[in-house]
Amino acid sequence: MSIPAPRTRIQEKNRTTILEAGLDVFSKFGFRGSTLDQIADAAGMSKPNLLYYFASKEAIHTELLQGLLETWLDPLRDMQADGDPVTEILNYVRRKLWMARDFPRESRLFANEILQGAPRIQDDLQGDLKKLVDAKAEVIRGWSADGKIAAVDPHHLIFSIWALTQHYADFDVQVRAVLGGADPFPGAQSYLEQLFGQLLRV
Amino acid sequence: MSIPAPRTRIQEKNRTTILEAGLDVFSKFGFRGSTLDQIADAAGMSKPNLLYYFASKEAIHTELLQGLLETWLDPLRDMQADGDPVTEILNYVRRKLWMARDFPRESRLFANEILQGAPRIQDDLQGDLKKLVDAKAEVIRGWSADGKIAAVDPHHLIFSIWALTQHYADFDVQVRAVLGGADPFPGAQSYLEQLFGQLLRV
DNA sequence: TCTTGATTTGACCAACTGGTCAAACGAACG
DNA sequence: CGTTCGTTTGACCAGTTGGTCAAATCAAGA
Repeated sequence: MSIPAPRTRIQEKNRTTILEAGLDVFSKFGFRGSTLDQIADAAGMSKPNLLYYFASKEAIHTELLQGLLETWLDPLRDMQADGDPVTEILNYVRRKLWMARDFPRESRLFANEILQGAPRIQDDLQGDLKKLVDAKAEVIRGWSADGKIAAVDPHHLIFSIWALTQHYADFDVQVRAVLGGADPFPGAQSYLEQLFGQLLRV
Repeated sequence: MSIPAPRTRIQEKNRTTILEAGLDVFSKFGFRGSTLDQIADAAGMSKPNLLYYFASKEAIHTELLQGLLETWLDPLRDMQADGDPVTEILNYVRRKLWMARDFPRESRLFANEILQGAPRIQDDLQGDLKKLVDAKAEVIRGWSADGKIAAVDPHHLIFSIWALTQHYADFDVQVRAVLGGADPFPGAQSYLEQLFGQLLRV
């Protein structure tokens, strides 16, 4: 509706290149810490050329965040009420952990935005996100009521899954510093399966 | 050793005022997102006056981080090998959660620094922090070996405590958006006690 | 009161940053 | 070959920002 899809193939390609470069830079330095020159450099083109494809620095950032919000919640959306409860929840944990491992820049971009008070996505949080979480919390509450998992606060369960998985992306340098550089993800996965397995069992 | 304590009482007071203002601004906007003018405003003094007490913007930031690092880990230091294991760990969780509730700015300042790759405190992470965590991990491993708590990966246990407690400070806007503005901390505390209680019981 | 040293600030500067613009370039098509 | 239209960029600009400096103010002791 608002964005008439870019026409030519070269436009498509350059917009993608810019968004990729923007993700790289924004996730590393935050919005205010990033400069158009940095992004232009990373994208291998001149600053005015950036602004030929995007109206402003903010436009790049906004498009990244919106695109991210859309896909970031897919694993939660896929949690099915009619699946096996423990399996559904543990699968959600696993998929979120893999996203932290495979898309740490996206996680950090998001973390940066929330840390600064979510100035650009607060509406999405209070709207779509809240609706989705409330719906899934109801599903979890149902599982508890049916005695299929332990009685837990569904909202805090979801928060804890977010916190524990994103931590490995957002605090990567700290985790690796403490572990002496070792890959934290294998250990994280079995720890999280143990943690949530114990929590949920009736 | 390195810092000859400020002499006069007025210096003491002004440095404190500036650090307080710096914490306020840095925790909200990050290092690059904050300006000396903002900090001077918040401190109620002129910009050159700031720089009479601190050599640079970076000096304020560094002093905040160093002071923070010192006290931030006190709850972990206080975990005693000869206490009751579950009590010791649950007390650590509680104290960390209270810190997230009572000192969210400090938590966000730290999160900002780590997110950007910890450019100013990487040495501390790989040095003192790693040493402390390794020592406490050994204590926890001992508890597990003695059958006093379940067998868990001690490092990931500590990471999970950090992640779950700091999440309520760092992602405050998101948590409150999803909860519709309600205070998350009471619910968080009982959820976390349940979570770690289940995990640790033998 | 006068002197001295600490404190405070208005004015200023150089570097940086987001963004503009006119001109140049390139490819497809007649 | 020449026109046209999409693409690219060097040069530039105004606002911001970290930091400087000399001058002004203040407080306390002689």
